[in-house]
Amino acid sequence: MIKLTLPDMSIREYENGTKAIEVVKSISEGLARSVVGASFNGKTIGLQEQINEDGNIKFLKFEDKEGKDVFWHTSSHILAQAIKRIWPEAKLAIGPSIDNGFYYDIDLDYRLVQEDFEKIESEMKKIVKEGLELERFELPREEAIKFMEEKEEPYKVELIKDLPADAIISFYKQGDFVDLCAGPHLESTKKPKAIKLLSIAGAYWRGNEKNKMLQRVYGITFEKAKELEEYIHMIEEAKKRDHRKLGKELELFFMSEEGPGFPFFLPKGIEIKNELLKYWREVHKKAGYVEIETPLMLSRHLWENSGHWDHYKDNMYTVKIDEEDFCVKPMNCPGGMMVYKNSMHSYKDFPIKAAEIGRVHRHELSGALHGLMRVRAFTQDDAHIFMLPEQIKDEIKNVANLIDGMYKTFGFTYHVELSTRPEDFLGDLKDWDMAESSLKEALEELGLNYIINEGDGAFYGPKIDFHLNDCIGRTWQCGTIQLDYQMPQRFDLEYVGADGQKHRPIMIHRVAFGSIERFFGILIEQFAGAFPTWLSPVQVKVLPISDKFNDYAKKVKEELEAFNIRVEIDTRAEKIGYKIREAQLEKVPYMFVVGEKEAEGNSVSVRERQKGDIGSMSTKEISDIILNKIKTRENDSPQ
RNA sequence: GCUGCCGUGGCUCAGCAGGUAGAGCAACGCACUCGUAAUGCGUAGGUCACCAGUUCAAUUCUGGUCGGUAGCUCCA
Repeated sequence: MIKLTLPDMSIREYENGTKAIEVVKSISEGLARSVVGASFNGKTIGLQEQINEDGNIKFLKFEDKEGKDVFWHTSSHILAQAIKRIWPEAKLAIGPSIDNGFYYDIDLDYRLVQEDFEKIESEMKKIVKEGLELERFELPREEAIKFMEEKEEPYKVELIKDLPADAIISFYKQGDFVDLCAGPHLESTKKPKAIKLLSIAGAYWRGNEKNKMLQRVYGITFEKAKELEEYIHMIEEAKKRDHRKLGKELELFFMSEEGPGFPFFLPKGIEIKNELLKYWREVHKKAGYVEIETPLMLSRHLWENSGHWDHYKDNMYTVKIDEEDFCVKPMNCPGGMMVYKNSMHSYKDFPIKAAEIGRVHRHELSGALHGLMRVRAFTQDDAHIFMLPEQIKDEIKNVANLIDGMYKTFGFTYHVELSTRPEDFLGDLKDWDMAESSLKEALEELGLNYIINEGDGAFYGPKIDFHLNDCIGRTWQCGTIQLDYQMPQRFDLEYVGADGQKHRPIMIHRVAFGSIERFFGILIEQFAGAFPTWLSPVQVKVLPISDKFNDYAKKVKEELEAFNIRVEIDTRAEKIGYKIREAQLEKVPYMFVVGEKEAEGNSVSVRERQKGDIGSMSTKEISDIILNKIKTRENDSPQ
């Protein structure tokens, strides 16, 4: 979370008329401001907003975040109470609210199954009907421990024992059910009327895989049945755009048992991937990058030198060749270092920006794999920037702007996180402090709001991560900017400075798409498979009314191909309605229907996937429209 | 990797209280030659993920392996 000092309270009226008392802190002298909390009508809420270039704050979203937290947290207590009523021997662990609902971790020998949900739900509904009041009370530490020991709740006892000696320990009581809890809570159990338990899964006590695995029951509640219906509807809609489902249906990629985590790209998927790379190369060339390529496999010595062997050898693929160990690269940086070392560098050449579309392999845990989002072989749009210390801030800003521009092309929203020094870091503290403060300063000068993840940095340096939002509210790390003082040292990189002496350059690792596979997965979901015209694997489908017009259709196809438009033709002996239906399901942006009328008038009847039939025009006319969309990379997805 | 659930033709799924399987879509063939989201008829396609065990008999029961999946853990 953002660390705040000196909160400044003010009343602000937003464009939509919402009045809110907000706590605002300027995190630098510039424009960067961050709203961390606000209250509205006496309720604590969360706000999301954007700072415009003129310094005015534009209201984006009003979300009763805290209110939902309380609502769902109380719901989790109701869940726990219901479970204790049915299985009195269940031991309670923790039960917080989450972004969408809540869960409760319990230790119970009986294995819960989906069929138990109905029983638990109806018990919860009973508790809601009883409208039990939630009463808060406090106990000194020792008494609190004794209290929970008597209740035979070992997990609660452990939690209390971890609290400081002088801590005031609070409990919440509803009817005969009492739970250790800091609160706050609803006044009574009567509000969460619409209840749905969602799933059950294993979870380690305190998130540590060495601890016992508990049963975690997920649920969600609402005040009104209609809200629950809407939520379920939303989940179902989101499932329809799951990239794994669409990837199969639209023949973009597939997975095989022969290569778990190694995606196969089909012709249509590759069209999109290539289009992304084409865009990427344009952007990077303009930004002064050069492109290189380094080997897929390099000697183990190199990975020992880089420090990756020590940190990640269990996740690296290795192979023995001529009695020597080789590692399939899990990262591109050592290769990049070697390219740098291949020649002498002057301070005048800096910054040097060497980009690489690098295929990397990492042996991720089997349980972590998830479609294209988490794979074992992926393509990074990597780049290493070598520079002078005084260039750091500007270069970080350049990269952040480049990433921002690229994401905007796709209409993505994102948030930024800054990850700082981990426990198993390399190098000395002084360099780390400098690296972290450079990243912070760059972010602040850019006016970007960010979250700090203490101790979450890479072993060689702190990093700024860009997280994209997907269609069901999850976020995925894509872009990253990592500052690195270590690799240049380990690989003994040098440049000749103005003083004629040799110096050590500073390096940035960065990716914009991150993993092209992951980015592609998010794209599929973002557009629900209906890609903007410039990205569509098939941009036009020519549909002859009957096979009498196949020749004319072929002529139209050739005309479009001459313009480099991706075009397919459907000459099957099917009815036009059927051909249109299939082209619609393939989400092709343009369908050209051709029959007698068109063949005679040398034209095509254009159908857009969203608008339907838009009338007849010449091939040249419609081609110009399409070519312009491709050229400007217009986001014309109907999503 | 851990826990739960799942694994039947290319896809979506049905079936089997144990007697070696069925539908729709897709594919292929024939007829129809059609004007903006599914023309009709026919054909072919599966050692029911894999390996053991129980049994006269296993796709069905049991165990293991592999893979998928929801979470947990991890994510350079």
